Amino acid sequence: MSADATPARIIEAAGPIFAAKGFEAATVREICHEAGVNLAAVNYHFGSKEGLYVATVRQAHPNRLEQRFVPDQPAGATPSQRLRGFVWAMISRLLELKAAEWQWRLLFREITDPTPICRELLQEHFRAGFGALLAIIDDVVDPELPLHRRHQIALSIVGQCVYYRSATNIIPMIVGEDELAAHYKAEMLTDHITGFSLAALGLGPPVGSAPGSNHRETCPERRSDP
Amino acid sequence: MSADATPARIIEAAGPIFAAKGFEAATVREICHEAGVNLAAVNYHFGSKEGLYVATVRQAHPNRLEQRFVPDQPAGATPSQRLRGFVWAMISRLLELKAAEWQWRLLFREITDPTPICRELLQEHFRAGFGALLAIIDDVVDPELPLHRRHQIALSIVGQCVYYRSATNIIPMIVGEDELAAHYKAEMLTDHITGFSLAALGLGPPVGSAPGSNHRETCPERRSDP
DNA sequence: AATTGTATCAAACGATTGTTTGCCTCCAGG
DNA sequence: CCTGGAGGCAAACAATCGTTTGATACAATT
Repeated sequence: MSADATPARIIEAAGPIFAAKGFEAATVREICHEAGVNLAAVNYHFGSKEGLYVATVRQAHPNRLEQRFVPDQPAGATPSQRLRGFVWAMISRLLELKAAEWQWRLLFREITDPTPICRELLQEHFRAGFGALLAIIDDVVDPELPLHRRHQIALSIVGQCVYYRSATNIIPMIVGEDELAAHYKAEMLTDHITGFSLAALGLGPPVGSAPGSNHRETCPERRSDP
Repeated sequence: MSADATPARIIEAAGPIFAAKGFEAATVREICHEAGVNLAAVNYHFGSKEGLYVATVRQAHPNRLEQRFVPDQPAGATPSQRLRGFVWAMISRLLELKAAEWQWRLLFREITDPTPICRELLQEHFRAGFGALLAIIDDVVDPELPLHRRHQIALSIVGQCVYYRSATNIIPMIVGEDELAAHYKAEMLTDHITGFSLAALGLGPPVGSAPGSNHRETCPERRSDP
């Protein structure tokens, strides 16, 4: 039986548990019970609990997460459409995190509460996703805009998306459960964030006007930074 | 000796430890050793470790955190100036979180990894800060804009600010240490986020054009230091 | 003076943790 | 048939955790 070999079964059981509880709170006993293996199997095959964690994260990384941030786009898509595609891929994945595969949750936990082991893995992954967003931005901003300004624009867009996940616990306290259920689905948030960001970039109408009313085009110039 | 009474000394010692390690990882032994009191003092005065945690959060809340989000503004401040003041208060406090008082770090930890106990405390606190931002937004958007749209605008602004804290670990991996040190100080980020948000609201020039090409100072808004 | 209640202390308790220990079975190579 | 190593097993180990205990000191009250 090499298909359900013990080390693979342990990793399969450890993934969701590590993802749900974190490294410290997860117990070897629960993992082994879930995997249906003996308690001593973890230390036999992986040396220690830490060794199991490294093996689990290492397997979670490349298999499923490589280009999830970069959805397939039609060839002739406009920058606005590509930006919306990026935001939607990010938002939908973040909001469905609870139901998502454990690989994603484990990676997300590594972001907010990092284990020193996995720096290179994360660096490679997030640089790829961030680069895809930068490529979109580069097409719509002044080519002479400094790199750090373009980075900040990208971070503003990513920040809006991520906030709906990292603040899952306080957003209902602020807007209420009813409004949350009615107006905070993935597609609506994508509309808002895309519209907000396109307006900031001068590619769309400003937010803040009620639907149906006409808005004047003001302030076409830029401001000089200090 | 009511000045250095044992319960007060325990809370003083427990605050930084809870803030640094969280409820689970913090140990009663370390707290008591730091406070210079006996191990049994926690359960004697607070009933349990949980009781101590509640008392600690309860004391952290009202004393120092009530209106930190709402800096004092001059009476005739424009909405742009008030928005910049709000962003600056939030950004500067988030970025200096490591050096900040333990009360702030403890509250921030409750946001990302909440303990079910403190819901009401947090709700009251964040509703106050969020209300201050909403009051600014209400002055510049169409009065008929639905409430949830105004909420989303406020969340977009808050999200940009918070992201620089919650992604502390991956931002240097993306932009590099040099750029981080050069262009991501509190004031520069305040400039960027304020400019980005004002542009999205139609109150300022769009971001994305290089500085120094052609200046046209027709927009009246200008920043003000807090 | 005797009593009561509060506060502190060292010590131990019970539970849970990651890890280690012998002993068992199995099976391919001699 | 014998043998030796790999893998699996129940059990125990050592450390740490929050909590409890019983004794003691001290102040206020009766």
